[in-house]
Amino acid sequence: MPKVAESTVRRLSLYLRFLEEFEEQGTATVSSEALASRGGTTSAQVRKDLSFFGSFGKRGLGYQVAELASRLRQILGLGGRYSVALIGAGKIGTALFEHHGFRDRGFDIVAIFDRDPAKIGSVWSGIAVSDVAELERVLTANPVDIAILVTPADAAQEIADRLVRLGIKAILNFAPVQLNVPHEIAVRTVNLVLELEALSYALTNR
Amino acid sequence: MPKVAESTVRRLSLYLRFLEEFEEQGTATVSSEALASRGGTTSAQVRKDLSFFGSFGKRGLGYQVAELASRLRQILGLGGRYSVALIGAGKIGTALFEHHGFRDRGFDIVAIFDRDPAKIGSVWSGIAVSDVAELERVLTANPVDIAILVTPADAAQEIADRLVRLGIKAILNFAPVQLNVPHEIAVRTVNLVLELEALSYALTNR
DNA sequence: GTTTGTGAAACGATTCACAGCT
DNA sequence: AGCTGTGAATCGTTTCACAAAC
Repeated sequence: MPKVAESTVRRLSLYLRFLEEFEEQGTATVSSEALASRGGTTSAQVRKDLSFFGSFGKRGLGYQVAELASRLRQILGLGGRYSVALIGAGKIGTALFEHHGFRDRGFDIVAIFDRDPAKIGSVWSGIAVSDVAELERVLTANPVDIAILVTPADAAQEIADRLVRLGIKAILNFAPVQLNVPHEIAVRTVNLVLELEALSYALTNR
Repeated sequence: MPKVAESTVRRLSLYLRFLEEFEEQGTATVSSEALASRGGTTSAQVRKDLSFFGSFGKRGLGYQVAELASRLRQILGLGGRYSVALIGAGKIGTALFEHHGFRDRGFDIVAIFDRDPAKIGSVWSGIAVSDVAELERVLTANPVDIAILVTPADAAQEIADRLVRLGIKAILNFAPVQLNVPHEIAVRTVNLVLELEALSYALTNR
């Protein structure tokens, strides 16, 4: 398990996506150049990214599409399925729950929490919405691998603390705050307003 | 307009958020150290980030909260309001439309498009959903600054091409594809599955 | 005494370029 | 001949450390 940059991991995910497209089209081998042009990077970058994990190609030939895809799945830990808790059943939480892309790629939402009494107890595609006060009870009985946090900003840190105490190892955070958690816990924050502000900067500064 | 890294711009947005919190609490001045600890970075990083745009602090004292916030808004181009087109009125598109954070920060969704006849013509908070076939007509009559693309993967590139032809300058892309657009057009892609896969990598590799 | 602003140093990531297989 | 794998060179970002300002 070499230590590689975040940016490398992101590109590996992209390469996997492209390989799956090549696979569907029936392409058997690809060059680093083909993968690169598909993903807006360079062939040297592709080869360097892969080289952190081994050598998967044949010189003069390229990479076997199916084999490289399988290796990337293994590297990214996408062999099996992950169970996921969704915390916050508002608009965005609901949209994420109904988003098929997650299930399709091995991420199963198996628990939903909210603090709104109107939502608690309702059943969504077979999953009951629990009171967020029950977080400890529910996730102790049925532990999950990943939590998706979609609460208002003011609740996010408190829930994150409780998740950490429950031993969670990975959090996908949509609350517009910088979560404070021990460094061994993986956190990715998606801050939608931040993305728009980056576009605003680009628009104003030519 | 100095050329600064993407990562710097993201941090400036974060600093602005923190400054607004300090402002609410009635704090009048902050040090680079205070901003840094709030945002998980270092004081040197904060000072370097700001130094690209000028010198806004007083040595020995720190920064005036209100003044620095105002400077950051100016740097980020957040003085006025932006008009935004939402393309794709599915689950995530709907959630984004109803997301108050955008309006609160100056981004007004003023046009909605979809290709589903069941949705076309319905009116959401005063905005009629248009047929995506009408994209050119509607956006020529009422141009927007930013497009938020929330279409299925297979439609995204075609719509992006049409947006570029319409002269759009910034796209926030939620479709899980790598958009191919001229380099002078600002694109930020939010790929939710990619974020989960990055967590998967972190989980499997310790 | 405190904290900024900033060159210089350190670090990290990307690109180059070519030897080594096929 | 073609394409990978990889050290070395380059480029960009972060951190250091300190003189200057208050």
